[in-house]
Amino acid sequence: MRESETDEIRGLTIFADMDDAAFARLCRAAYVQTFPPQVELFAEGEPSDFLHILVAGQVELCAHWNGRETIMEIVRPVSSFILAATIRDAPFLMSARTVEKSRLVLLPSQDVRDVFDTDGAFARALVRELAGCYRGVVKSSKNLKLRSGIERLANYLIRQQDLAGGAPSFVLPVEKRKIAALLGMTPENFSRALRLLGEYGVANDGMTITIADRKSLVRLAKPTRMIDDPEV
Amino acid sequence: MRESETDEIRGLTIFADMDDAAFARLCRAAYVQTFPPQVELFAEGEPSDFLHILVAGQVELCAHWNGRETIMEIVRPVSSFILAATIRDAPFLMSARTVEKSRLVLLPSQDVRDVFDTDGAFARALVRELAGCYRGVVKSSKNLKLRSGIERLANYLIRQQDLAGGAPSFVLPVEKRKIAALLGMTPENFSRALRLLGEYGVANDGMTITIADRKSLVRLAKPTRMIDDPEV
DNA sequence: CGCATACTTGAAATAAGTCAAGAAAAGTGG
DNA sequence: CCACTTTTCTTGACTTATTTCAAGTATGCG
Repeated sequence: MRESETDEIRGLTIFADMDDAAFARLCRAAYVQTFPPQVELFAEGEPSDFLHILVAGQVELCAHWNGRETIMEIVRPVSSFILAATIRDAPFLMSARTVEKSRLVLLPSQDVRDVFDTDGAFARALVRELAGCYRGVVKSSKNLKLRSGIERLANYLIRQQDLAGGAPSFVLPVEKRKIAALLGMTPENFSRALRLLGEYGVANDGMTITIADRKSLVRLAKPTRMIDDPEV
Repeated sequence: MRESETDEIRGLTIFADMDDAAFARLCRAAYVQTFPPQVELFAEGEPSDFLHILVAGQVELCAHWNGRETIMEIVRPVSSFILAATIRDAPFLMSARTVEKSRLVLLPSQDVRDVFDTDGAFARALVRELAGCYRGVVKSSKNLKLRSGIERLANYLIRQQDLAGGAPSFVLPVEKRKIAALLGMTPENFSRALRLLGEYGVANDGMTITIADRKSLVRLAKPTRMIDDPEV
């Protein structure tokens, strides 16, 4: 990996405070690769030989059972994913597929575990990151168990509006069918739910959503820090 | 905490390989407490001042939103819980309540973080444990999104039979209503689903389940390592 | 024994999924 | 750039799954 490439990930919170030498050790056998859209990076059940870091593009993590498929998470840059599998040297619980053209840094899992043992700052950052991931899944699970489809959608839209800077109109980051799968609903059900949100001031033109009356939408969605705040 | 008490948790995987001095440091300000059944140990949103370890009894972790409640996990001894909140020094995402009379060891979160920084073996064990927790929630989330209620119940029963040693008859570890909440269904729906499983050789007398035809049940449940194996 | 609570069952309502078809959008190749 | 293909999105009609409400039964506890 060249220096221009290592720079792209040096700023990541998991590397921020670590020693230069330890970082260099991590990068030694790392490599960068660009993938076209719709490419499977790895599948559920395979050994987790590399910690993946998404530098550019978009990746979906999905899961399968009995012929059914669902999307567990959509990863956006710059962030690492499948950290837990790397740490436990366990098979992937999810498959990963590029949504668009994406650039990834791959760090050998063995190196990650080795450097964890030698660099305290990295160990601290890594366990913090993993704890954050854990809490993310717990929140997503609460979202699924405590809310109906339309409530999940309403909260999703509020979150996306915030991520997009808060303007009334914003563009959805991925296909609707993928958002539907992420929220645990069918595309048809998603489409109908979106139409029902018209009652709450949500308009929808292609991939563009306009929230005319955010207060009304919030009254329905009832977002809470304990589910919807990524900082908590 | 007395020595007889520290012995109860010394064998836990997260403490197994650590230094005696570091373990002593952890136990210095720790204390043991016994709680009656149905006591709330802490609530969602409170600061996580202690890492909790369940030594005896049973504890449920639940979550609330908009007047609804669900059970996220039922903790059985001996295991730690809410590790992620401790590590991030963040508020609890779940509430905890004793199901039966329970004995807990409470380790000050600050001490856990401090010892993490000084004892490499503890750091390693802790990050491994947390990664295991993460994977547990991912599996539970896959279970919820990919399976119907009756499929979740069928897999739950198979798992419980294994935990109970594999005999055809075994006793459910908690009230049915709690299992229902854990599986993301209503008590009524749970009751009906259990009756439907009669078609697959499952009989039900009070809290005792008898699986007459495990093969038939497995054909329905289709358990998979990537969801149902706690070792993976 | 009597009370409170959990469990079960039925009937009805609601939520969500399936199937099918048309409209819109995106991608392909000449 | 345009026809053509493919895929996504939407909508309607219908089926299935799940929840809710209500009542009765069983169970456990003081």
